[in-house]
Amino acid sequence: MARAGLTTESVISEAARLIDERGLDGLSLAAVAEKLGVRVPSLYKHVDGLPALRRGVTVTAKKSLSEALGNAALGRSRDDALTAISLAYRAWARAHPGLYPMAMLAPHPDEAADIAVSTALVDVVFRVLAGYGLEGDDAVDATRFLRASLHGFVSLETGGGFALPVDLDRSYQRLTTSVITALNTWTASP
Amino acid sequence: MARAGLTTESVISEAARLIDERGLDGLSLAAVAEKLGVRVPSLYKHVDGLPALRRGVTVTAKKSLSEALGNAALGRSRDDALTAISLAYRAWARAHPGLYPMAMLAPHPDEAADIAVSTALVDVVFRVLAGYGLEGDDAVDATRFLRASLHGFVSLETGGGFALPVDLDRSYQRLTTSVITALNTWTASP
DNA sequence: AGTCTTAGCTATTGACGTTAGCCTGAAAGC
DNA sequence: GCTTTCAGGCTAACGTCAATAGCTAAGACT
Repeated sequence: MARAGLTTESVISEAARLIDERGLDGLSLAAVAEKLGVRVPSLYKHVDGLPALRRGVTVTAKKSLSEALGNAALGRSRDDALTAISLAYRAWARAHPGLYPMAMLAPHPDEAADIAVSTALVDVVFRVLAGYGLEGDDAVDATRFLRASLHGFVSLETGGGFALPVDLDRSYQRLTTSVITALNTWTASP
Repeated sequence: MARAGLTTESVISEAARLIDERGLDGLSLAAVAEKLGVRVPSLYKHVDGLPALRRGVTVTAKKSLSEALGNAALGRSRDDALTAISLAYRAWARAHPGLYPMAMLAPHPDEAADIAVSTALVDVVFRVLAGYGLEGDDAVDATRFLRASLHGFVSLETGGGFALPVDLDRSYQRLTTSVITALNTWTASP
C-alpha cells in the first residue's frame, strides 16, 4: 500500500477545515478519511477517536485565535489595543465560523494543552486591561464584560442570530466604543 | 400492547428534559424512547425524525424564554425593565443550560412557528428599548448591543468559560449597569 | 358486535465509530 | 546490499443509532 503520509497534525488540520466548511456536526471520521484518501480505521494510528480529534482541533483553534489577538495588541495599549483586539476577534471568528464555538468551550480538565492555551487566550485580554490600572476583582469583572460583549456579538452574528439587514460592521463598532467607554470609567465598584 | 399514550407534546417535553440533563448531544431518539418506555420507531408516529424533534424543542424553548422575559418586563419601563429582563434572562439560561443554546439559534427558514417565536423574542427587547426613544438603526444597534452582552455572559457562564472563582452575580450586575448606562446616552451616532 | 383507524410493535437497512488483527513497504542496522 | 524491524496502512467484524416498511391489536364509533 502506498503510504498516505498522514500525521496527527494533518488529520487535525483536515478536521478543522471540515468543521469550518460544514459546521461542527459536519465532522466525522468518515468525512476526514475520505478527504485524506484513506480508510477510517487508519485514522486511529494518528488520533485516538472522534472525541480526541475534536479536542485536538479545539486546542489548535484556541491557539490560532490567541495568536491573532496577541498580534493585534502588539505595540498598542489601552483604547488602541482594545479596538485592535475587537476587530481581530471578529475577523477571526468570521474566518472560522465552525471553529469559533469550539474556541469558546471550557478547557477539558484532562487536557493540559487545552488548559494552557485557554488561559493564554484570556490572558491576552487580561493584560490589555491591566493598562487601565484595573486590579483584582475589578479587572476580573471588566475582563468578563469585554469577553461577554465581543463573544455575544460574534456568536450571534456567525450563528445567524441577527436577522435585520442593518450594517453589522457599524453595530459592532458602536458596541466596541461603548465597551471601551465603560472600561475607562470602570473603577466605581458597587 | 398497552398504549403508552404519547403525544407530540410529551415527546418534545421529554426531549427538552433530556437536553437540559445531558446536554445537546445527549439527545437521541433512543434515549427519548427509553425514558418514555417505548420502542424507537414508535416515536415516528408523533415526531418526524430527530431533526424535526430538535426543531420542536427549539420552538418551545424560545417560547418559554420569551414568556419569561415578557413577564419580567411587565409593568416596568426603561432602566427598571432592563434590569428585570437581564435578571430573568440569566435565570432562565441557568435553569435550562441545555436548551439555552438552542434558543439562540437562527430560526429554521421552513419552520413558520420558529420564525414567529424568534421575532417575538427579539421584540421583547426591542420594545423596551423603544422606551428610550431610540428609533431606526440606532434602535437596532442598541438591541444588538444588549443582546450581545447578555448572551455573551450567559453563554460563557453556562459553558464553563469563566474559570476564576470570582462572584459571577456581581460581574453580571456590573455588566448590566454598564450596558444600561451606555444605552442612556446612546443617540450619539457616528 | 363489527368495523375502522392508528399507536405501538418487529424486522431490516445503512451510516458511523471502534476494536482486533493482518500485511507490506520503508527506513534502520549489519 | 541484504535483512530485519516496525509502523502505517488495510479488511473484517461488531455495536449503536436513525430511519423505513409493514404487521397487529387497542380503542373509538356506529
